[in-house]
Amino acid sequence: MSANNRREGAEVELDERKKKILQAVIRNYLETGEPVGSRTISKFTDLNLSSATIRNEMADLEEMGYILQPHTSAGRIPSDKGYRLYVDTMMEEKTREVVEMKEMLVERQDKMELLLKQVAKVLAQNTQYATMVSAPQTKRNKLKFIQLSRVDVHQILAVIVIEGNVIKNNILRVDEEMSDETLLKLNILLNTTLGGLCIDEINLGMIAVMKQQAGLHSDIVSGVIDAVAEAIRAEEALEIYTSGTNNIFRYPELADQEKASELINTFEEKQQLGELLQETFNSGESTGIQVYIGEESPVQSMRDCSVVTATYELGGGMKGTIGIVGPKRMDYDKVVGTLRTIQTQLDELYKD
Amino acid sequence: MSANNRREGAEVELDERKKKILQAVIRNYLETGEPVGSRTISKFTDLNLSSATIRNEMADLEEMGYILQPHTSAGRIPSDKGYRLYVDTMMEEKTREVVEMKEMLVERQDKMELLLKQVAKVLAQNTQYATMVSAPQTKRNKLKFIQLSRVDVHQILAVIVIEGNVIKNNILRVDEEMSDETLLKLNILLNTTLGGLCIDEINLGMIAVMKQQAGLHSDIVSGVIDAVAEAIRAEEALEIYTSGTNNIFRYPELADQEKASELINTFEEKQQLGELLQETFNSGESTGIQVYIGEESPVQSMRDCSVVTATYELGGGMKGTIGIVGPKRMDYDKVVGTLRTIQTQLDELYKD
DNA sequence: ATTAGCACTCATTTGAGAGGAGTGCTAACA
DNA sequence: TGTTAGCACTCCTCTCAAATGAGTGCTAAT
Repeated sequence: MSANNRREGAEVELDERKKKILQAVIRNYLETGEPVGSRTISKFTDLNLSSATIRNEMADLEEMGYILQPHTSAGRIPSDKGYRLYVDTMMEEKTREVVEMKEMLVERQDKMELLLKQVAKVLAQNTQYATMVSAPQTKRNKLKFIQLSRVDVHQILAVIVIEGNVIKNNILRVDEEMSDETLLKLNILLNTTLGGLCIDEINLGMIAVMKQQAGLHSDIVSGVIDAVAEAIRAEEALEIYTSGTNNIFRYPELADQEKASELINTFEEKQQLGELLQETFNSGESTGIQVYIGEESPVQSMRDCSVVTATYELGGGMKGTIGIVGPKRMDYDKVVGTLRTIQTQLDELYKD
Repeated sequence: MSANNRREGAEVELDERKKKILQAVIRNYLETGEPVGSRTISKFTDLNLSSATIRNEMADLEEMGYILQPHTSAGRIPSDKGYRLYVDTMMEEKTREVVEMKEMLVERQDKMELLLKQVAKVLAQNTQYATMVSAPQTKRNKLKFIQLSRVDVHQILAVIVIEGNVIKNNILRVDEEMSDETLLKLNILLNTTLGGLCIDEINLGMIAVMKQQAGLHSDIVSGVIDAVAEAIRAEEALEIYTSGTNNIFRYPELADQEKASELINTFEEKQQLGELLQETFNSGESTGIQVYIGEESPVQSMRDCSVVTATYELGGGMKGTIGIVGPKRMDYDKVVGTLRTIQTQLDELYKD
């Protein structure tokens, strides 16, 4: 099965020279966005090979699927497979540049929302790509405090504070009035039973137990308990902040009307972005930075894009995801470096 | 000063025939987006005039600034002034079409946010333009209820409920512990003093009075009072929901890269949209629907657009603004009709 | 194994020419 | 005096062919 013949297409491994050439093709294409020809490579590398030799090697690389030709008599551009190899094995993070640009200042904000908007914006400005940031998820956070209070005869306000000072509100409508005493008891009951638990630990069993303990007034009270439980579990529609969407116009391969329109729409609807970020989030790798090249991303409208995602942490178990969307020929080195920088920056900003 | 000579340019009023011709030019241009020529008008109208006559009239209209020629040997297109006249005096709302499309269903939602997103989306789908909806403003609403509660030793949660069930939260940090009793007193004090007042009625005088009444514990307590006051007044960054931004690609005059990019950016940043909607909001005219044509809009990136805005009301004095952005040759009749429809729909949905 | 040389391919640019829509003006008409 | 037919003119747009040039694949020589 294994092909010993060097001329045969299905080479198992790339020899050193081919790697260098592939790397040169990609580097060059990342910079210029133009198909790169054999002559360019011949001069660009330190291999001291003539363009003809390069041409032979490039023909091999094409056969192996690492690069491709938009048309005869054009240079080569990297294929998804080529990019993948580059990202996996040839990338050198540009720490210098990133440091130099570390004036990328994110300030600690009272309101989470402002912070995340700022992160999205700063990243977009620095990278010149489109960015998105998901708000931290609270499912695995602990319940800190619950408070029911009467707003008027038929309305009860439920405030739920979650670790990390995330607050959920809900106004519950009750048909029958509830005495101050009942309300107080209910408050205590809710806090003692549920306080300190993770959001996703709260289950039907506990609710049943609480209802039993509340006893007598079952009708109204149990209604309220149900409502509170629902309010707690209510999956808040994954909040996502975007910035620099219009950066896609910088890259001709994304800027034509149809593609741009689809992308813009994806960024406005946000729902698909949510799924993508969620995927990264669930993938577990905590410090991991993930790269989706072209079709690898589950989002249709991004088939000509690459997406680099990273998780961040704000202390107190508040974790969220960041994504950067650009053309496939994005500057992976820089983007990864930038994401690393912001990760540590956020980490330091909130370690207390 | 007044020119009696009919040949002179600065006509004071348009005679009936000119109006009809102008209207025909605009109608036609709205439909086709192509410059319209004299021959077309000659057939299109019931005036029974030859194209030559129409040409003369059109030359006059051009001289008066109602229409213009993209270049010699092209037909005419409406100028901003022309559109303005049309919108002010010649428009016929398309109630039929709007009714037919009244399946434009907006459902009552628990969360305001969902409702407004839905409104934006439905409008965008129906009109095929870009839409924006601002959340109702609470400045002039009354304070319904304030509740302070201790989250832990150094943190106090302030919940503020405003008429219309808008809720604001704030976590206040206190250096020194506060007794349950103090907290209770403070709650009562805040509610009796501020309850029922409009947000923008609350002033420094009241705060001073409260501090005095709170007496003794002045240090911590007055800090908390300040914080609460600030939380109440904190201008929430005018929330705006957009939809159908990518509709701009339907209109070639907006779809070129530079313009599209600017527009997209404006819609993403939202801040300028806020100013625009605010302007409408402040202009007072409550049922009023306002039209900004081209340069009339204060937003630079919309110089080739028209914007139609309307205020809506959700009951309980909750008022906000809706905006629809399209090309200057937008279907004003339909847009205005649609906005009217949604106004009444929202009104009915929330009258209780 | 490498390279020089050459024929060939094919996207892109350029310019000329044809076509056509629409105008402005003039002169004739009712 | 207002309206109209007729005509020359303008200028955008489309098409087509030719020129350009970047880059290739193949062959033969080193």
